[in-house]
Amino acid sequence: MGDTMDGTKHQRRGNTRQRIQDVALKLFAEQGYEKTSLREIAEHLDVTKAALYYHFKTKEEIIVSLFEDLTQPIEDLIEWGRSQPHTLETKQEIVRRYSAALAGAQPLFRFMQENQATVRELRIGDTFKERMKGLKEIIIDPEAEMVDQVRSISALFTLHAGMFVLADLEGDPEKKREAVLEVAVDLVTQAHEGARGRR
Amino acid sequence: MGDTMDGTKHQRRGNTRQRIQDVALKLFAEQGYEKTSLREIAEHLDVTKAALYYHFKTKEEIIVSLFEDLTQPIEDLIEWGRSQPHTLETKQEIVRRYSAALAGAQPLFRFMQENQATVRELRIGDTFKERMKGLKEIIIDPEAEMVDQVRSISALFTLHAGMFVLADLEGDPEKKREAVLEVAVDLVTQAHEGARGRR
Amino acid sequence: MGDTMDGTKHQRRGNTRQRIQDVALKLFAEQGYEKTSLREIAEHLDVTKAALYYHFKTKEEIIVSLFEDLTQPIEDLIEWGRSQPHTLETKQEIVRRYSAALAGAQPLFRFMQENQATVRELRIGDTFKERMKGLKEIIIDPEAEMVDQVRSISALFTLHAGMFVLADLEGDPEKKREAVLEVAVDLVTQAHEGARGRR
Amino acid sequence: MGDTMDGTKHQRRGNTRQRIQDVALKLFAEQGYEKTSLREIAEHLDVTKAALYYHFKTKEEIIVSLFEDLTQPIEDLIEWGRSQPHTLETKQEIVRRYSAALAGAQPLFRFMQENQATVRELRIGDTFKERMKGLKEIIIDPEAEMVDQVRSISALFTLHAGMFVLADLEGDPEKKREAVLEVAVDLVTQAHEGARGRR
DNA sequence: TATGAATGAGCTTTCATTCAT
DNA sequence: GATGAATGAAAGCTCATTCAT
Repeated sequence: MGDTMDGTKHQRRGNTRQRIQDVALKLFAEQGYEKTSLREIAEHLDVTKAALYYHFKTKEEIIVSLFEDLTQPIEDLIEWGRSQPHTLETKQEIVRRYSAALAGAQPLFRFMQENQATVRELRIGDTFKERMKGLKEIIIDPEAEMVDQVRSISALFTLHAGMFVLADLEGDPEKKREAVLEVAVDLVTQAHEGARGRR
Repeated sequence: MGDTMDGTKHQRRGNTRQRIQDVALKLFAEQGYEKTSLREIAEHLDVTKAALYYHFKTKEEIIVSLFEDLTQPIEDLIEWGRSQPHTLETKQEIVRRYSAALAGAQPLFRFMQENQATVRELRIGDTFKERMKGLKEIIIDPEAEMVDQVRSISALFTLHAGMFVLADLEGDPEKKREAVLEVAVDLVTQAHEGARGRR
Repeated sequence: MGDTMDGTKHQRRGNTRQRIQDVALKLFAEQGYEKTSLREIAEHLDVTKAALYYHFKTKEEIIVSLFEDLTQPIEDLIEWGRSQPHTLETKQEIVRRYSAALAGAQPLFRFMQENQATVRELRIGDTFKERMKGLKEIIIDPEAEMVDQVRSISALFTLHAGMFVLADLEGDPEKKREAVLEVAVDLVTQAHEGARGRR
Repeated sequence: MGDTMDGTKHQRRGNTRQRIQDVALKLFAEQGYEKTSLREIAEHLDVTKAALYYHFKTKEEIIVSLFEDLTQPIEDLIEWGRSQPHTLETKQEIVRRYSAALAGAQPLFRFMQENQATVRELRIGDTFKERMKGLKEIIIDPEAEMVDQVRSISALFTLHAGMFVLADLEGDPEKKREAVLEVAVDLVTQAHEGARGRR
């Protein structure tokens, strides 16, 4: 198998790992992590379960690898954010970049959003939490009023929710993303100015 | 069995159904639906698995029953909303009442939020979706600009997120709830006036 | 419950035992013994499982009671047969009476025929076997040629099979029964004369 | 595991599927389908239940596979029968071949005979019924008198019953089989000539 | 790089049965 | 004459994982 000269079948030239990740992410996002079995993934790829174990030591490692491969941009974003001054412009830029980062790994974030209970028990849970904390730190002014802190967090959540909930809403997807972004930027701006305004 | 005078053990006088619901909800919210086995629930209650089946026909029915018992207030809210004029005051009141309703069934909503992938496959999935649609309809002005529609949805999601994400944030819980509510009311107000203001 | 003066509901005046037997036999015959649960029987009667246990000590006892109540005619037939001379007329009469007896307890015999593997393990298994042995003894001449012994047994089995297999065959039921009877009588006659003829 | 040189244990070289079928058929025939659990089969083979599921998707598939593997001769017989003229010789030959076919798959047919209620609910039920219909069609003259139709069916049933009921009867097995066959051939002959004779 | 064969643990569910009321 | 509540045992089945080849 996989050894035909013409390569009609099984032309996988070492990209199996990739294909596993792709299929797994798709299924995890659609059905949830626990409801997706390795058998199912294997069948979709027309390989055996054992083959998956050649590429990944456990089921968990598949989702971990996806997480690590796809969330680098967010890690980068946080690092960038930390080096910037806490100005309004910075915060707005962070929101913009975060929106772009989310859009770039939609299925993963959909998965994370819809399987929080599961994620919490997985190894990625803590990493994710820390990342969220990092984001908060660079966007929230710890001395601001509670309302404004909530506003900042709300900005982030608006971006998250925007990705999935708005799927039901009619309208051009690109326009929707822009609208979501505008609201988020707005929130972060109000948070920033509120803090300043009330001084 | 069930014969001790002090009633310490086995004082189950017909409250077993309730106790099952309580424990199940707690565990479902903590660990997720699939990761919570009936064995685990039964052990927590010191009964056998079979006893669960005396009270509920399936595992799914447990969560369904919780859903039906606990979401009545929201159904009522939607019905009330439909009968009101689409004024700003109404929308604000809806947000306030929704906040209260969420607070009244925290664990269930935490479960729903954190197990969306699971819920979607369960029988409650559709009901929940429709309920959300109902909420949107009474809070969103379909002729408003996209940004304002997003703002309205963001208000709802701020309430949702507020319940759980803010747990990490330090501060008095009651104060936090008020802050969240204020932001949500703000958003819905902006949505309403934006629509009006730009006319 | 069951105590209303008008008796609209639960007018069962002590005939519950009967009703259990009726429903049980119907279900056992339709679905088999193992596939029929006490829950199912109870639901058909609109009583609880526990009620069945008031009338019968075990599930097995239900089928045993049916067997005992319904196979008396065959026991009688055998006793009668034993007291008769082993003439052709006797044998023919036995076949005729056996046919009538089978017709009188169709569902039970259908059950016995279609659940032999089960029956064998039940308490009635041995009783049934002995009854069959009794029948054979009064219809088979132990000194006859093997072929003629087979013919006698075949006569009995033709009657058995006739009851169920012929259901598929088109034609008036009464006519079919007569035809079956004729073939059986024929077989037993040939068996008797063959034995005699070859002497 | 599976590494001993002498191969006493775990010499399973791919014959496990076969061994499962063998043991399963034996137990199904002895105790009935429902009373035979997969645990029991697995224990007899000294493997785990899960191993059975590697080879068969469900319990039902085990019996289905047996049916498909073992009833080919009968299917062939029916096909052959259809291509032959409806002469007496053909019918007699069919009876003879059917007798041989039954003898070749005794345990399966014993199972089918003794678990009819179960078989009816299984996937093989319909196939079996059709096969029986096929047999009837090539052996019964639809224009013959009812008695003669019954005689033909009786021939088939004599063969069936012969296999099991006669186990109790003393005498050389081979002789018994011959006797049964003779009676069956006789019946089919009478059926054929009766039809002819009464014209 | 993969497969074939298997395992051990665990799952949801069903069943016959019991017993205090 | 019956119910409500529960049990212990077992069933069929699925899953992540292993390992020799």
